[in-house]
Amino acid sequence: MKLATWNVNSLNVRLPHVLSWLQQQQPDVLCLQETKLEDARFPADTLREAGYFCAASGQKTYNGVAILSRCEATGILKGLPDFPDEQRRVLTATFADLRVVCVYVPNGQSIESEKYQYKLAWLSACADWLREELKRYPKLVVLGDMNIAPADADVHDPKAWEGQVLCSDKERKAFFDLLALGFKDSFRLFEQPPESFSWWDYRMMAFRRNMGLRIDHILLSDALASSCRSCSIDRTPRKLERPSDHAPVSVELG
DNA sequence: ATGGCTTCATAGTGAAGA
Repeated sequence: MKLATWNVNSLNVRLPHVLSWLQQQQPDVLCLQETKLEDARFPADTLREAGYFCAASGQKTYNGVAILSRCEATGILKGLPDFPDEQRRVLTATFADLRVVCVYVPNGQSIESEKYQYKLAWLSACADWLREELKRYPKLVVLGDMNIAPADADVHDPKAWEGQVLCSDKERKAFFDLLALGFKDSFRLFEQPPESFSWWDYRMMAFRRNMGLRIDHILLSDALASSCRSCSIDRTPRKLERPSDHAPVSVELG
């Protein structure tokens, strides 16, 4: 079974890339972030023709998450139950005994910003909910754009990024607090190429110079981690015309 | 160099991303 996550930075713009990637990679589940589409405008028919069911929770202009899947989802849940939020950042669905949580963690903007406080509060609420969800669903996977580079190895220039948003101690602690609930960072279960990143700024030719961060993650509950055979970042869509600034990340289970 | 691109909502620029 193959599960993947991709921040597409507008599904309107990126739909051709998504369709082509689905055809090439044939994932069983693909979680999307930053769809930037209201649900009424979600291209469900096109994706259904491509062989995928869709669950979506979106809004105009910002945020928006979706889960595409070969099998139809059950138990669809939008948002964090105890954290009322206009921003569409979480979508959860069940496939047999597998519970899938698609997240778009707030960016935070800068550590001085109110948005940084919102990010930390959001992460805390998310952890509280995941603690309970893990009791109900031992086979739990959390995939998405987490907007945190967990360690210096996930940063092209750790000195320049030290203490900055995406790399600050509080964000990294929040990430490891999630793992401490009983998850593994699937990417680090395996030997990986050095300088592996999942996001590169559009500016400064950052992709060509591999000036990136690894901020898109697949967290597997311990019950799933033991069956994980691989985790990889696919850089190829980042080379296309009008790419997303993020690359898809995939795991193979079972 | 506090910018550099890209997207979206707009109809000029501005916000936001990371």
